[in-house]
Amino acid sequence: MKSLKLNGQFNLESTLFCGQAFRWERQGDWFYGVIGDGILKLKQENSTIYYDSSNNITNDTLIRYLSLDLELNSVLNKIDRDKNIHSAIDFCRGLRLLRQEPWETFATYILSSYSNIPRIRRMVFNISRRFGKRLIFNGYVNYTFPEIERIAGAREKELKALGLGFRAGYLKNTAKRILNEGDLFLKLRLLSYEEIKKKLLQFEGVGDKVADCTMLFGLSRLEAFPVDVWIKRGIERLYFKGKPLSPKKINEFGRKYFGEYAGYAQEYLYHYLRNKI
DNA sequence: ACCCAGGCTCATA
DNA sequence: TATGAGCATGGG
Repeated sequence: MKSLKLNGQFNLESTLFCGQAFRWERQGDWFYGVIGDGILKLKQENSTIYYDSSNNITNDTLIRYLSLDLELNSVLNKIDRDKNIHSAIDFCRGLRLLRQEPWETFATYILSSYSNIPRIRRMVFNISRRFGKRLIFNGYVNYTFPEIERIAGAREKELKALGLGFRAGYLKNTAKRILNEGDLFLKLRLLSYEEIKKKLLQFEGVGDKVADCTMLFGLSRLEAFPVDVWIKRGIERLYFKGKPLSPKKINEFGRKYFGEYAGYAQEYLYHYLRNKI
């Protein structure tokens, strides 16, 4: 058992369950998840994080995954522009954006298309159980997220049978194309927001929303502002008196209005809209 | 039974 | 560039 003393604000529960990650589970006092090729369990008691893992995760790895190296206060101050976002910040203060593995993030959000969170969780679990590696830790069983090669080589029919529906082809074809690209995500890290987005949009099953989520949660591009149905309705209601706007307009508004940390505003609003209002 | 889901593709204007 | 139908399936 290891522990980590927190400096800045942090709220583990809202961080893990705000909808940015789909694999965390509560088991008693602990949260269990899969990071890379190991199971990680952790809990928060005031300003201490206790954790343990099947593959000896280090303090530095955990700090990086949870974005504990980020000056959250200054980020929140920059996006805290009005009473709406202020209420959202108050509701889940301490929520941090995770730094998730890019391929897993990309694949997961391709699956998220026109679905709901319980089902997304089930789809991710199903393909992990089928194409990942079995892990066990303290009696908790889960599976690594499948390698790109495994998804690329899967039969579309089988992916459908795992509950992916029309997303099966999107995921398989995207995996095949990534294999041809070679080190896609390594290359993307060097590019600008616009350049990354342009690249991601070329993959099947990837539109603005999936690309923005991949950039925000998988590539730490904090200026990304994903627009889903919740954010669309919420922004229309809170900022435009309910007037309907296209997702593109909502995205342009969000990025311009909230600035370089628009992604944090998006996630605080999303969590707030879903759980408070 | 019914509606909707962290959207996208494709056709049409 | 912008709008609308159709999509596989399951959760609530």
